Amino acid sequence: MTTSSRRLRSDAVRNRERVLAAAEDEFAEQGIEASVSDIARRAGVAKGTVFSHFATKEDLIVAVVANHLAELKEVAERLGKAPDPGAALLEFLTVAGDRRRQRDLTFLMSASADDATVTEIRNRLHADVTTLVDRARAAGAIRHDITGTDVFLLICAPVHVVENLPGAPSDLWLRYLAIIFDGLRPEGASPLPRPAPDWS
Amino acid sequence: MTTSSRRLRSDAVRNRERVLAAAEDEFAEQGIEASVSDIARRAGVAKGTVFSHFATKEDLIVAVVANHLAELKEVAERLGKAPDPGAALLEFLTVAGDRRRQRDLTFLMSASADDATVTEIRNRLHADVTTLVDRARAAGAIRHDITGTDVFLLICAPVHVVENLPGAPSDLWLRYLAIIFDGLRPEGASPLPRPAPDWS
Amino acid sequence: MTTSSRRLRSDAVRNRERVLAAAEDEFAEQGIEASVSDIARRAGVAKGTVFSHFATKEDLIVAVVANHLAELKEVAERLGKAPDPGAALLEFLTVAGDRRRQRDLTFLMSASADDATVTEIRNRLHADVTTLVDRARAAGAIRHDITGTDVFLLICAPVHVVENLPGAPSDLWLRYLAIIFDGLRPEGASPLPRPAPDWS
Amino acid sequence: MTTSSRRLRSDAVRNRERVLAAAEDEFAEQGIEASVSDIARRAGVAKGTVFSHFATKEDLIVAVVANHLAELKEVAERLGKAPDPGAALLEFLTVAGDRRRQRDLTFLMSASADDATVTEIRNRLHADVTTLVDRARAAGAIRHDITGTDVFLLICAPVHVVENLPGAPSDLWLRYLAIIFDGLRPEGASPLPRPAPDWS
DNA sequence: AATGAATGAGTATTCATTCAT
DNA sequence: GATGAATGAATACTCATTCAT
Repeated sequence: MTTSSRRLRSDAVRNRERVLAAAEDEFAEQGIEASVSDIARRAGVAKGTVFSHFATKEDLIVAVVANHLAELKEVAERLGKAPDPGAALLEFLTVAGDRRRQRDLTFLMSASADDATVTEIRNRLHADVTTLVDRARAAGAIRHDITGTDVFLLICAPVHVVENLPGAPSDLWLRYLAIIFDGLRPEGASPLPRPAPDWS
Repeated sequence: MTTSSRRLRSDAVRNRERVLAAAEDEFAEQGIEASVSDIARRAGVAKGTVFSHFATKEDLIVAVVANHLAELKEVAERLGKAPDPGAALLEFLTVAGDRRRQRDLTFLMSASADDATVTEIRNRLHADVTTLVDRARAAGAIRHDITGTDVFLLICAPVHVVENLPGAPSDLWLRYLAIIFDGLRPEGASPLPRPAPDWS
Repeated sequence: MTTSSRRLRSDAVRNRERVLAAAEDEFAEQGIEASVSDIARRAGVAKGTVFSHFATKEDLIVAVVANHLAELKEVAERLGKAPDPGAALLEFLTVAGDRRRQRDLTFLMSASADDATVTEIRNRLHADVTTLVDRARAAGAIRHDITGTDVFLLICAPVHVVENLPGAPSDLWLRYLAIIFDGLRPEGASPLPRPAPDWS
Repeated sequence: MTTSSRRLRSDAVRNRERVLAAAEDEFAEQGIEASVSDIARRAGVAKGTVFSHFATKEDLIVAVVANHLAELKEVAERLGKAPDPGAALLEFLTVAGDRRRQRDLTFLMSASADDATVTEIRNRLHADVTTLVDRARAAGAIRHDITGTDVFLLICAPVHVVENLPGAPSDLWLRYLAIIFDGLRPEGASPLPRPAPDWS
């Protein structure tokens, strides 16, 4: 019994993960209109199984987003201990941008913005990014008036820029990361017209 | 006869414009999934009337997008003759960003990207932006390796940034425009890792 | 006034006929689902004009059918005086079949079966066909137990047969007219299992 | 498990058949414009259920037609082994005519003519009819120049004839079958003006 | 009498969600 | 827990008909 229930449980966990992975792929390819049927087919399970793990499509979206943010948080956490703070910040933005480029899931954010789980992991990511920024600022790598929230908000910008150019080389976004990062540097910084926003 | 046919036509034109305006609002609020029924209700006409002016939902999207791009093009054209090229470029980005902030219709772009009308007006806008950028570069207001296409792609970035922060002050985006514009300035420019993209 | 009202009236008559002709063509090509808009376009008039002549689509169908039957009636009437009654009957079936082949409007019959005008012209056609049959019978060209109603009902059969063979030669139906007409001949006639129907 | 999945499947099969039967009835009564909603209501299922069994209305039409042709093919096949070839052919035409009389689905044929399944079953039916005809011809029951294709095309003619007489006795069509069959007999056959068509 | 813009009921089809097995 | 058949609300689009001009 214990053995068989373990079996069942581990099978279930496996299915859950398959569904999550399939959902990520499907959403990235089809956008938010990706259908639960297609996700189930891609995961190799029945439609009902998807709903037994995620009560609604929105719950599934939340899980995908949380997953995504958690991965990013790990990266930020690790880089928070790197020796060169300026290089660490740039690397974080590079890794985050690359993930974003591989799978655009931003449209899922708004659908999951109100969820408690997502909010919590977002806050934890924000905290780690703030650490990266504080260290970079202290090291003189970025201007003094840039906050963690600023950088947190800027994460997706470089990739978003190139999405308006269909057929662009896949790494073109690095050009815009460089431009934007230059805007964060202390050299030649002009005063900013609005104060940094609060993170509430 | 002339009078009455003019009357008729002007009423029809009025309805057409009401539908267009309602579509803009509805798309901005609901995204691309805004239904034609809702648009019709908002415009105060019957569903059939929408289709008598725009044969398909896609045609309606194209009209909305073309409208928007045309307005932007007019702004760019006008600023192309302004005395201070650097200030003109910044003002263009300010005006364009503000429009974008009031109504986010970017998701309509991809749905209408293949349309001939949209492509043409996009190309004309691109040409005018390129003029602005060329003049700003010649005046030393921006770095030498920035092209019109670069700026064209960057137009929406500052507003996109703040969309990840619900409840942000409505003009917070100006902060990020300043940061990004600083990245375009010649002072303290670091070499860009990728060449500027072609506009095809 | 008299002159101008005459003008108007004759223009109206002309429009009416254009609409009728366009409706015949359009129905023959598209079937009963042919739209009033398409008929109007084909006639070169506005949709409203069609409805000012024929209050409903059904009225238009009735007019087309009545027209068709009237033409057929004229043929039958003329052949009722021909010298060779057997040849006259065969010729009637040939002419009628040919019309039917050029424009299949049978599907309109059921939509107009209850109409008084159609019923009347149908009855008149039936009477003329009966004359043709009576004379042919008297001349020994067809079997004694065949009635006018029998032949009236058989008119469309030969063409209907070939409609199940797409790509058939356009005159293949004559083969089946010959076969069916052979069935009407006195030679080798077997007794018929059911009495001839009444025409009510 | 086996039992429960069988149960499930058998319920589904039952629904599928209900839908098919309802579609047959509804199409026979309303013509090809019969709506899927009405079919669903008649079958006692929800609209979505119809589409879960038949992805499109056309698929449903194909299934109805294929069903019908398959039934007819079985009859032809069985009669191909009957002792009296002439009587067998007449019986086939009688059975086929009777089915046709009960439900006129000919208009569905053209809507499904391009379908591979329908084409195949049609060809098989054609082959069986050809066998019937060949045997009848060899037995001297029909004229030598009549082919299987001729008879295949003539199947619906007798019933079609009486459809122009609303309120006709339900077996009146047998009269016209007798007449047409007489036309196929060797006695008093006149030469046919066109060659028999190919079956391609 | 002619016009054509407006109407709104009707059509096929999709899809998240439920539930009996 | 897994299945997939059934559901029905929602969507884009069509078209006969009306009516102000």
